[in-house]
Amino acid sequence: MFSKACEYGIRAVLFIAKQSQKDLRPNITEISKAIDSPEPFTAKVCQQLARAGILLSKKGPNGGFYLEKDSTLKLAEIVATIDGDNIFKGCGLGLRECSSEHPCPVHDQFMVVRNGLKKMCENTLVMELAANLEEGETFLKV
Amino acid sequence: MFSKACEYGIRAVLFIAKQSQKDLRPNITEISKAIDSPEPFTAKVCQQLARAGILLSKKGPNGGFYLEKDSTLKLAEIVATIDGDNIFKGCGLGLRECSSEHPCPVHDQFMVVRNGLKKMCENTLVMELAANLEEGETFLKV
DNA sequence: TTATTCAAGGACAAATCTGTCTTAAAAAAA
DNA sequence: TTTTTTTAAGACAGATTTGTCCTTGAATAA
Ligand code: FES
Ligand code: FES
Repeated sequence: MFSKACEYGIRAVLFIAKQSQKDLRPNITEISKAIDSPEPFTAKVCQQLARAGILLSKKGPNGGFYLEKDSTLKLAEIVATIDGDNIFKGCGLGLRECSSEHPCPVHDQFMVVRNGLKKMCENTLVMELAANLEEGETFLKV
Repeated sequence: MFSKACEYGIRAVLFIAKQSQKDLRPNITEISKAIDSPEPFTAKVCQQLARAGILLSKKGPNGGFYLEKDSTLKLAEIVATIDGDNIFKGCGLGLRECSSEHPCPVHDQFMVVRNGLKKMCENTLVMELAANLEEGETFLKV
């Protein structure tokens, strides 16, 4: 479904969001421990998200990655930045483009599923997911 | 969503199904022309499906790939053979396994989408999709 | 000012996915 | 039997994804 980079990216952002709510600014070592991911690869992904303006970063002692406490970041922005929007727009059978004028055999059924995924990513706030994480109701590793 | 191999695989099977309804047995050249895919790569995929018993094949002059006319093959079998069933069972954020006892932050929402995809693949008959194809209502290339 | 701590960036390596080529083997037709 | 047509199979090559390593430069603290 999502690429590894995207999976790590979402998990990293959720952890960073949780820490940001406590005014903490985790560094890459802390992040990759918390989400159980390869550290240098995770660093790449976080850098990419920071370049895209999705994460904020601060260098130097006590630096790290963080989010504004009142961020309205949604899952969809993370996914689109890392994996592009083919997953939200592309044809399920790989035709050059998905359109009801030139539909593939599964177009009607696939649109329903794909739009469900899209809506889910567009409606889900990172800060809300991070709150459940804080309650210990959900997990980022194992 | 699906791998390239799986996209080609589904399109190939749908074309083969359509031809089988007309008692034809297309060979690899005809198949890859009909679905606009790289011929040797498509051959690999069709061989894999034939080994798995999903497609039938016949060597020699006038040979090719085919399906029984009354086949009840469903999309899910093609997908599981080529891409495995992680897409139907795996965690959206890449945790080792998806379970409501140890859910990731998007578990509840993701389950809905993933089950939608699963149901779609399990309920869709290849022969029915091939019939629409025959009517010229849907397309396998461009 | 200097040393330390950190993100940023780029070069590299391994693994997987995608795609190609060649040869073998089966089956039918000549 | 011989030739032709076809799938089957495996070795190979390129591209992409995943993962590692090392250097640079920014920011802070001492
Ligand atoms: S054309 Fe294939 S999903 Fe729309
Ligand atoms: S645990 Fe992640 S989707 Fe179920």
